[in-house]
Amino acid sequence: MSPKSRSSTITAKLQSHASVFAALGDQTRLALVAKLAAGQPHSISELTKRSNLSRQAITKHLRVLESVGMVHSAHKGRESLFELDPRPIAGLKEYLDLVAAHWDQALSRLKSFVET
Amino acid sequence: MSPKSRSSTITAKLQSHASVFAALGDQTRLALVAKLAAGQPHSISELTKRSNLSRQAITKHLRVLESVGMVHSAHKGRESLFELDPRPIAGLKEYLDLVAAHWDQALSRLKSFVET
DNA sequence: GCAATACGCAACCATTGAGTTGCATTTCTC
DNA sequence: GAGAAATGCAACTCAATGGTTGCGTATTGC
Repeated sequence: MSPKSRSSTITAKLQSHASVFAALGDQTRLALVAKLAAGQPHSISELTKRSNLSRQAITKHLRVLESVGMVHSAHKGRESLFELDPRPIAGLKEYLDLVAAHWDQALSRLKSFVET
Repeated sequence: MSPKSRSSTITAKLQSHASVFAALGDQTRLALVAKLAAGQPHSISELTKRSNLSRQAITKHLRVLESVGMVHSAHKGRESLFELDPRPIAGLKEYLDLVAAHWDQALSRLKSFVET
């Protein structure tokens, strides 16, 4: 890959990635993700327990996570169950890997430059 | 590792990780990180060019990145040079890996449960 | 059928965040 | 040494965010 096209790969999905990062940029939502990572779907009420926040607050956080595709909700009876979707996480890891790889490559270029 | 201690590993560094995620949760800052990933330090003026934002706006974004340790600045003459620090990125990857691994393990437990 | 549970919706408030403008300061450069 | 370049600092606006409360509706369980 040319440096040019690699650079555009990095800068391409800026907008979508930024919103996913932003969704994770909150302690409460990070805790929600951690709970849902256990695999089992949870209702809003269940997720509200132990969180000293109101149910509405938790609901808003869940909607934020849902808006970036990190969770999905399904109604079952009177409760709505939320489940994690790990695909956006994979996208973030991919992005972070690109940046880190870019950085490492820059370092090795610098190293070889210094050594010659 | 017991499920209990794994869970606390996941929830432990919530606060610090959340702020790093939040720092990346902005298109402008994500672009700055991408530029700085090329290895060379850049001054504020350089980073401001091509960004249709004011110099002060860029400065503020750089301070945010600096506050979570993703960049470091050093004064050289009249300009201040910013350089990327990829270590917080490694921390994020680690965290995302934990969540993804937790999820995968939950899925395989479910799978083996269904199959038996 | 009725009380309790689980939610959704809307209004509201306080705080943060992104961005700007204006001005002062330091450092080059000629 | 004077003007330009690069930055720092502070005040300000405006919108988004995190959180609450109140109320209405659907579902459950006895």
